[in-house]
Amino acid sequence: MPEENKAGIPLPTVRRLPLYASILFNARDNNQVTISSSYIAKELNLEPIQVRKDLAGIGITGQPRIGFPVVELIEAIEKFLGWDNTSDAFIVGAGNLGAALAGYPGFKKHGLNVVALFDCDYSKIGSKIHDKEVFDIERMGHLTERLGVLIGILAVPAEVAQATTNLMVDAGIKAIWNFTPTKLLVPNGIIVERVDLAASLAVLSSKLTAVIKGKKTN
Amino acid sequence: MPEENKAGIPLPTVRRLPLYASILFNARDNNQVTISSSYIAKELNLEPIQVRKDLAGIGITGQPRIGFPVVELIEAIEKFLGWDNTSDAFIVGAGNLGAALAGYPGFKKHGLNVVALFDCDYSKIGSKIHDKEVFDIERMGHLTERLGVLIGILAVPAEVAQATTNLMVDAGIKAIWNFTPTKLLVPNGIIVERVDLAASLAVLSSKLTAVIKGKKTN
DNA sequence: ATTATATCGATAAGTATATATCGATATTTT
DNA sequence: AAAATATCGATATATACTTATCGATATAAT
Repeated sequence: MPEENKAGIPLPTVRRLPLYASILFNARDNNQVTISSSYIAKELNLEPIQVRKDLAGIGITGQPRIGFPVVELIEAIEKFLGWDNTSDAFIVGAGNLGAALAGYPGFKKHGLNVVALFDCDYSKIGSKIHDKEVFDIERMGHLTERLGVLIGILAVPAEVAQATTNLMVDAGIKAIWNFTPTKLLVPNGIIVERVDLAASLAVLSSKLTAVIKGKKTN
Repeated sequence: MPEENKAGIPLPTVRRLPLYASILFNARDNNQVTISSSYIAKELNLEPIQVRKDLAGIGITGQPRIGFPVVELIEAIEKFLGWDNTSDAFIVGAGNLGAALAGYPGFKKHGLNVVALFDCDYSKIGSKIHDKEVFDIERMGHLTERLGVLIGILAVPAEVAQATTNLMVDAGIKAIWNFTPTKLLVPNGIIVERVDLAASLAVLSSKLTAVIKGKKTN
């Protein structure tokens, strides 16, 4: 079963879109009207042809010798990734990681608005972290429904990851951004995307070992 | 140029190894001596054949009708990923994220030992975060050399990511685990592995949009 | 006006990764 | 003892993703 997504666009392409966006924001700030695939590619160490294919994927065409229209591209990417209309999200788990995520300024630009945190620790409940209130996790169902929140950011200790997930699903959360190292079991229709630090570290380690042992890496 | 690594093992395989490890740890705790590819596959929503191929990649063979030797597999994965002999690492940036990472208990199991943090904020320098001292970033070169640290975990604000990277490279850091959204420019031979939250969020968003619009997802 | 150049899109080819098939083998069941 | 079953490895096929080729086109240079 091949992984699907919005419009049959390959996931590697989806993952590159935010990179393109950041180059494009710069270009726009510089009042550049058009931008070439080769320029974008150079900035990101990619091949121009890949950039062109990716951009074709989201439906924007360029002009020979001219390039792609910067503003149009930005709008298309923002629309594709849902950055145009912000989604509200809860952070579940108000520990170190939850707090760090609550204070991360980049989410807003990416269409994500953290409205509150949840925890089960009474010493945290009622306090504010980065101006966001920490609620009792018992109230998640109530608030999810009332605020129409679909996205939950899971930042609890691994031991309680699955149990917390169950609570989130019961509460009505539809998409879970999982920052724990746990492989979560969820009912059909619930989306889980994991930030897999262990995998990332594994790649770093294996590259480092390769270099130490004298092999090439890129 | 195809991305290389230690032994010509595909990167997707490397990324799956930590998942296999966690299943295997469970099996060992349960005194299981052998484990089948089909069991591992089921736990991780993979195909048995993929598990077998991956395991063949790190050089462990199984037995028909029996499966793979649990302990041997664990040792092979730990060795491949360098989890057997711990590497020291610095965290650069003692803000929210740096602090969260300093307190993350999982790194030790993955062969990573955070020995100290660095920052340029005098209100933080000299203090301790999760029992680890915060040093003036000026001293990074000195300490990197003295302690033989190769890995730096970059957790500074995006604006200073490149400048900080330059300092790290000058200090002698060989591998950078980049938690910022910045594409870093580094000299040849320096390894960078990025934890790309924007890409991960992009995948989540695009899947969510797909579901909302009524398409299937897995 | 003609030629050169940068760039595009469409199609084709290549590479990397995942999956399927199938004979072989160790255990369990009959 | 024979048959059934679960599993493996090797080889082959299929899918997904990336990169190359090339004719077309808009601008700039001669």
